[in-house]
Amino acid sequence: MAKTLLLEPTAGPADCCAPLTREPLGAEAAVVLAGRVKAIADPTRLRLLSLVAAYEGQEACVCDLTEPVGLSQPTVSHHLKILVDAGLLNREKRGVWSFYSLVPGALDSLAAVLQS
Amino acid sequence: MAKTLLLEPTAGPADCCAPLTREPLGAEAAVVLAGRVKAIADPTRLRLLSLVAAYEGQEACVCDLTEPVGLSQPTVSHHLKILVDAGLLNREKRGVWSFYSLVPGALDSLAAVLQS
DNA sequence: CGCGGGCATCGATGGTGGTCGATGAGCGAG
DNA sequence: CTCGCTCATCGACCACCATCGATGCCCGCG
Repeated sequence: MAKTLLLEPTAGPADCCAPLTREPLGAEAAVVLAGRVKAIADPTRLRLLSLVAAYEGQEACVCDLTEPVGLSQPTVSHHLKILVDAGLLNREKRGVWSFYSLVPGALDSLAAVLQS
Repeated sequence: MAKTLLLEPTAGPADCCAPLTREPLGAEAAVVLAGRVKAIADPTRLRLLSLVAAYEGQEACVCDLTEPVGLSQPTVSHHLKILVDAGLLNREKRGVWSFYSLVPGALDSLAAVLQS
């Protein structure tokens, strides 16, 4: 419960490791990379990323996302927190609402590690 | 236990869906894509992919992989089966040994879905 | 100042997944 | 044929996780 797995909020375009098929991945690097991949290894979170990206202005609040995914508000908030902690989403509080938007290049840098 | 999740052994380069950030991902498509991502959402499996790719001849048997990852032989076999079922690895039995090799383009097509 | 709405956190629960030892199937050497 | 080696499968155990209802926080409106 006390383990939140921060892993660099604004890591920038620079990624963690080589393209995976270059040299044997180290044990610790594998854990870090697996942590990032786990963040998108869930149907709900994939849909949330997709919904946010496709929304008008590329941002959406929780109330916009609850109904499309068909889950309760706490569950959606939980998944969004995971995506924010993984550095894939930005959270911006404006008034009563929390607006979520894609972190530019975050998915691309994750994809780059898998490519050869 | 009776659910093995086959998902097209030799799917070829053609993938399942659009680049994820194009349009809202459907519920079923999200489950399929998450299934593929789950296959690489584990430190051990990431290391196995990396080890196989870096091995001489781009192939390795189980006995070559057990010691580098520091896990028991059944566990390594278990992870390799998951990677084979996900279409990321090929298994070729030669005599007593099972040789595993990367499926060309499998990781790339998975990465392509994440990219914008 | 008090009320209402949007959202994050908490605690509990059911299901999933990683790991192991034990066992069985298959092949090759002697 | 028999033994030994490599590997896949099985059953069990433990940890983690997705989900929910309930609750608390915070902002804006009247």
